[in-house]
Amino acid sequence: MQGARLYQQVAEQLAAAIAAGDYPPGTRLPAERKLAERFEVSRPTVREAIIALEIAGCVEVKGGSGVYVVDANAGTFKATDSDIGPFEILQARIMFEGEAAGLAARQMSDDEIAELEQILQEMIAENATEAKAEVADEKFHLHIARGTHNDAVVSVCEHLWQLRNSSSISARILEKVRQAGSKPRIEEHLKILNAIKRRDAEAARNAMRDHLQRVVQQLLDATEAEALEAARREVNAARERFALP
Amino acid sequence: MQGARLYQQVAEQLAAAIAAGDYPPGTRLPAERKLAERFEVSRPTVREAIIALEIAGCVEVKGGSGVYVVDANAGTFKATDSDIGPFEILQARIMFEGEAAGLAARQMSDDEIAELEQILQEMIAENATEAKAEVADEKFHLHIARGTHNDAVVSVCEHLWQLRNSSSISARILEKVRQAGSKPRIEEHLKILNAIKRRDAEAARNAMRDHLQRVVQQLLDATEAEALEAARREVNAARERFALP
DNA sequence: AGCACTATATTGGTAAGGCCGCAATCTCAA
DNA sequence: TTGAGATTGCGGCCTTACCAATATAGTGCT
Repeated sequence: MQGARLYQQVAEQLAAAIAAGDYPPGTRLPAERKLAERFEVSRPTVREAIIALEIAGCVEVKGGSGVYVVDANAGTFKATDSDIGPFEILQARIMFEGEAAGLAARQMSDDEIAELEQILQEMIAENATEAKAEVADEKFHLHIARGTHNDAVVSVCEHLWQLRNSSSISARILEKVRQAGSKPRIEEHLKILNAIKRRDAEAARNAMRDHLQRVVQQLLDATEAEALEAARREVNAARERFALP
Repeated sequence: MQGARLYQQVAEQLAAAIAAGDYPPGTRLPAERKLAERFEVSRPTVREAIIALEIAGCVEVKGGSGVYVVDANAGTFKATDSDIGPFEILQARIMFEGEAAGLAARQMSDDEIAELEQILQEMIAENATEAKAEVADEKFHLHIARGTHNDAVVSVCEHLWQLRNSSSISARILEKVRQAGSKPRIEEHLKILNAIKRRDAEAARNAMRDHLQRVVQQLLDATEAEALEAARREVNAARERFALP
């Protein structure tokens, strides 16, 4: 908290006050000037803090009227937005995308299923080229999410992929996996597609969970290999350093 | 774009310029005075725009040095984020929070379970007062999410509640429900708590799904009460579509 | 009672200036 | 020649003060 920017401190205190119930959702919180006086900062600083809370989805400002509380619990700043590990993200994906696949199996139209098949073809083509791309993989999974015909499900899945793509830890480990020459498993995706084609919700759910579970396993193997490699380098460095002349 | 706050317009243009490659990652972008001159706005406005980009994870400010580009693609504002209907959000919550409850039943510590019980007490107290508050309800559900000890799950659940609270459609319908005098069901939450206490993952999952399914039912009843004929058809369609498998 | 108008409160935006940290450069001595 | 320390300019940070736009409430007139 010390050394942080002033508007962040104000935003944090304000969010704490909101979460504590001082300003329940729907109510209007004090005017900028009052807040400035209360926190002993200038008005622009209060404005900045309010903008931060607005972006966090905690409050909503209505011009000329006031700033209103929207979500009492949305103020928790994830200042270091995402440093969520890949295993946590994958566990969440197993939980959620599994259910989404089950729902999509019942809701997708024939056209959408055809598009999904097309994306799978793209993935095969992508695998043929030695590129490291996996954009088709993301397209495949998000297309299934859209196949639920539920915007909230789509939003959540997009959120999960954003977590994955913006996580520095994930980026490092995923890079290792790519270097290991691993590619998206076509057969596993095909199983999912076929289950959806049969409109078999339970099979689609299980196929998705099984697929992601295997990705977890793949990541475990890769990290283990990485740990071994790091240990080997360390030993070699020590051996060189402490070698007898 | 028109009518939006000024700092948002500036942030959007700036993000577009960054995404276009004018300022590659790692480089320092012009001083805020220069930017103020270039966008023909005042310096505080530029500061606000930079704060917005900073929260979005697009840039990083280093005190006394300058503001540096971090992620070229993080500037996409989700300004049009929400207008997702409450039924869609609830369906997603059934799918995801059910799984989360099951995982939490296995992962929560005894202390966390005690805190959850405390929150339930808050909910009872809240119900006693004639207030329309339901902040304890949100606290209860998010505490279960945290009980999974998985930050990705927490992030997703927070995202869902944010969708709910920021959706104008939801706000309208939820207000109707509140006017109908309905309060969070204590018994249903108690069932969830007891299942978690017993470490019974399957029971916790089912209790959560059952609870949310009843909320759907409650919403259906509330909307049906004042629905026009056209709305009635839509509700019936929704009831069929959102039925439990 | 209903309606139009005004008064006030509140946010939106601007201008100018002092302060402090950082970093490059410049100077001076070894 | 080279290294270390002082200087200076740049840039962000925060403040005070001011004016504009707007929504809400109150008020008076019809």
